[in-house]
Amino acid sequence: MPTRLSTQASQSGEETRAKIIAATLQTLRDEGIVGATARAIARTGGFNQALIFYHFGGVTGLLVAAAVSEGEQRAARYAPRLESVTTLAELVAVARDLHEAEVAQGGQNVLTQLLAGAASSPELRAGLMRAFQPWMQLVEESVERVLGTTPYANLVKSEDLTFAITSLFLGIELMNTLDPEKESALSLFTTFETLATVIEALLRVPVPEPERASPKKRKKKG
Amino acid sequence: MPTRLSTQASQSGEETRAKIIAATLQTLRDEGIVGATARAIARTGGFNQALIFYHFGGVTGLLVAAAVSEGEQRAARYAPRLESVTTLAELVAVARDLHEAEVAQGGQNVLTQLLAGAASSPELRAGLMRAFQPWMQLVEESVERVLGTTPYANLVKSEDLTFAITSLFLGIELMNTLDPEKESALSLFTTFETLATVIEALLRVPVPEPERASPKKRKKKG
DNA sequence: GTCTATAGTCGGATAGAC
DNA sequence: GTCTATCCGACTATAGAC
Repeated sequence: MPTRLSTQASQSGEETRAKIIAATLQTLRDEGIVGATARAIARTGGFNQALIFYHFGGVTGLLVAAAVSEGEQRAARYAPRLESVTTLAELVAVARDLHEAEVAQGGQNVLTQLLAGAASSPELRAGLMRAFQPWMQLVEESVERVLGTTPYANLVKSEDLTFAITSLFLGIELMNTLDPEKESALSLFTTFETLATVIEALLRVPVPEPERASPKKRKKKG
Repeated sequence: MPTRLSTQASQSGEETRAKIIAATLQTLRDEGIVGATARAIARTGGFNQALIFYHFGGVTGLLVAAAVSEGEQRAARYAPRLESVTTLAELVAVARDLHEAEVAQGGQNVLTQLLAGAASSPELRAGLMRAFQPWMQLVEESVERVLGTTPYANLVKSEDLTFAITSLFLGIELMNTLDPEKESALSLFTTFETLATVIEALLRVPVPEPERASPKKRKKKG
């Protein structure tokens, strides 16, 4: 690619794309996928509607670009912390921070809204799969490290656990749209934090063998 | 209410409402919330678009009615089983059946799509809260019974656990839209089933006390 | 690369015939 | 209670001026 000789510096181009994507993410938070139209996005960002079609070909193309951008930002911001996660408690702490960052931005979770929109657009669906993968990879590696410190590594596929944790997080954000004031999600994260240390203690217990389990209840010792 | 004397039997009225609601649920599954327009719903059900406004006042009113109906049907169908749940394994089994029923219907989960739509409609949001409550109540009672069989009843608020389980289920359904062919959800439920019995065995272990926990690792006994 | 203007389509909603 | 016809606003998308 020919690096343009500095006749007028950069003035525009990539900046505009970034501005449009930022407005898209904001609109998704404010209005959800149903309200994320070309006009609404342009209104949010204070630019002309036609720019969306010039730069992204259409609304769906823009939504995919926004998903990729969101995934990259998220990975960049949380990768260092995720990569140092080795315990359940640390993983919960990252999840809580993610949630609080969402709440601080006010409004809906971008990913849940995009996923809902994928139901009516195979193109968006395909784009989301690509956009999502790097992040899922990061989470899976963390999960593998956590699992590795327990005796359950060969009982639980790390893919399954990753899918579960991702689903749980997205489900929490989705449920949170119903009654954000109640702060059920925050309460849940607090409970998880309490539980995490307990669970880690339990995880040091060797894997029980249900089929050979003693039929008699053992009395708990004091 | 004056029971209409049988001049022409019932011929219509409540039946039409039911037909419209059924078409709405089907459209939500097929097209998601973004595609659930008055025209699309009427096309799905093979009736006139104007009926929606006559019977439900508008699309949002119809979506709320559909949510209530879905909630009631679900409660009616699963209440007996949920009410007899006392173990984690049984709870997982119900969740799996719910998921497989969704998959059998093909398409998207109705509730996740409605929740996503709630982002752009306070009226829908309020309606969903009401529609959702009876079902949440049922789940919470099951969770309380399961918790009651463990030593953790006073460590975990049953509301939190109910919120977590509901979020997890909805999150799974939402994630499933991305790549249904991969059947990650089914794989996860299978893992959960394996884990449930193991966890139940672990739950019989008395609550560890992290702050008083012995600094030395105890050697596992055979 | 950005703006204005506009074509063409689709959606919510209602009036009025049946 | 249902249907036809229609208004009107909002949407996607593009052509063409700047």
